[in-house]
Amino acid sequence: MPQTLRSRRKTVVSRRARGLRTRTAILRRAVDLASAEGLEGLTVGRLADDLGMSKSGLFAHFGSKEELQLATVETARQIFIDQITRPALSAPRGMPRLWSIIDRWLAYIEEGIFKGGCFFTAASFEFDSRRGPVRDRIVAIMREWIAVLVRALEQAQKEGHIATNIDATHLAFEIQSIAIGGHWASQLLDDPESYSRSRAVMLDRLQSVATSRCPSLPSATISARRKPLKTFVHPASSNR
Amino acid sequence: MPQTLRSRRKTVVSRRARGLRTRTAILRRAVDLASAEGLEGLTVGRLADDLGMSKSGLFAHFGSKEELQLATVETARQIFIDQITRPALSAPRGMPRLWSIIDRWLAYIEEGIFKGGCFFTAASFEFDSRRGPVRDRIVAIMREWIAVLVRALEQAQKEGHIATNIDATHLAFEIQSIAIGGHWASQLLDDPESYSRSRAVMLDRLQSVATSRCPSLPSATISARRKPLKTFVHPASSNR
DNA sequence: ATAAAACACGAACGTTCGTGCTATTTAAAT
DNA sequence: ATTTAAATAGCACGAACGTTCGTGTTTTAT
Repeated sequence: MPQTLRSRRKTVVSRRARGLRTRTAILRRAVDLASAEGLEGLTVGRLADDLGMSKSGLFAHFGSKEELQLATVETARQIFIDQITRPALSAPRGMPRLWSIIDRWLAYIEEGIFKGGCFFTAASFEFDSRRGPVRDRIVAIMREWIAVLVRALEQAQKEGHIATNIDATHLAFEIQSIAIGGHWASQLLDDPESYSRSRAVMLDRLQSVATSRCPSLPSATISARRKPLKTFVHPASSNR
Repeated sequence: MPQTLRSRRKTVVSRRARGLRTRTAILRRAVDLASAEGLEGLTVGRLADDLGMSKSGLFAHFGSKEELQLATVETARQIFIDQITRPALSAPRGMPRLWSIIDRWLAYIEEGIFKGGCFFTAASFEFDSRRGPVRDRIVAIMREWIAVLVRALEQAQKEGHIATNIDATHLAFEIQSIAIGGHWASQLLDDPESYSRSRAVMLDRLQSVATSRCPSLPSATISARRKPLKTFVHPASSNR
């Protein structure tokens, strides 16, 4: 097999510090670019120019475009977990945690952690009619995400916050749909009310299934305007 | 005799028949291909091969790729109108017509008129972060579509089928979101229950806002696989 | 200090893309 | 049957893509 670069990279056990640093920088920028222009629109040359390095130099870090895409997806997943899933675990089980997940998620899209809206929504539709490892990975991550929603809903039912006659899978599907719809209205129609409407619709929906024992949810009107997540700042993105 | 039917036809069909016929054939195939592989993934060479003609021969019909894309979008819109919007007008105003629109739309995706699911859902996400005439046209068509939903909802409120305290825009947004979510679950996750769940969720949602004067909606469980519109019972006598 | 390993670069390759130019076929009008 | 314009094909182009390769430069280990 003439794939010298790829095989060499794979067998490498420990990466040196510098390479890892640039690799991280590349991927951070790659996620940002890919969320706006897609994983395919993200070209090696464009990304290299953007980072002020050569195509081949950048390319050597991954060995193939597919590997670059896979690494980008993995990076996006990690950011998603760091920003949303894990911090939400600090909220008490049941409706509070569920709302924490949803709220952080909406904030994450709203405040534009990535330029092009939700990375995985964009990636989902870009790869929904393709084949190969990249699609497979995206599918797995999305299944994982839906499972997170379903689990949070079922916990809320166990805690007695949500009526038990509600189908958790259906409701998770609704929540996911409304979020995607928010992305759609915001990115395509340039609707500024898009996300506050998503928030309002979700709140309304959750309130309609909440029991009397459920801790109170925030009011839909107040929560339209929120503070940004301070944590993640990408350096070279002031153009639009 | 000034303008007989025959002479008028002669002037109207001054463009030769053959060219128009191949153009139509090209566009029909283009819509199909684009729904699966995107408007950008649809390449001139691929399309030409698919139709057994030369790249340049096909290309001459449009003059540029952008014109081909615009014509493809227009063709898809016409199909959408012919299959969904116009036939739904034969249903009586209010909830019956609203459900007719939704039902035909679900059937249209479900039965696979286009290989890649809903053409406009795919196109929306493909062009949501681009610029130019193609994006503009897609945006306009989607606004048009949302307006159709809102109008149907407002008519249903005027007819007394839907409670008047419901925000029609919010509900239209919900409906659109659930449809997109159905596309997402079906195309990405290969979920076979996707569309029947979309149908069930929409029915559930509509039933929750329906008044007592609303004609009965079909049952959600039965309607997984169904004949269009037959299950809809509207009491012609009980109204007014 | 020096060899080895890791990292980055520039040039080039083979493809594929949209597109323009010119010749040839085709079918309607005379 | 001949003319004529539309319809299609053939061919070539420049740009952009992913990718490879040889070589130079930095960093680490000995």
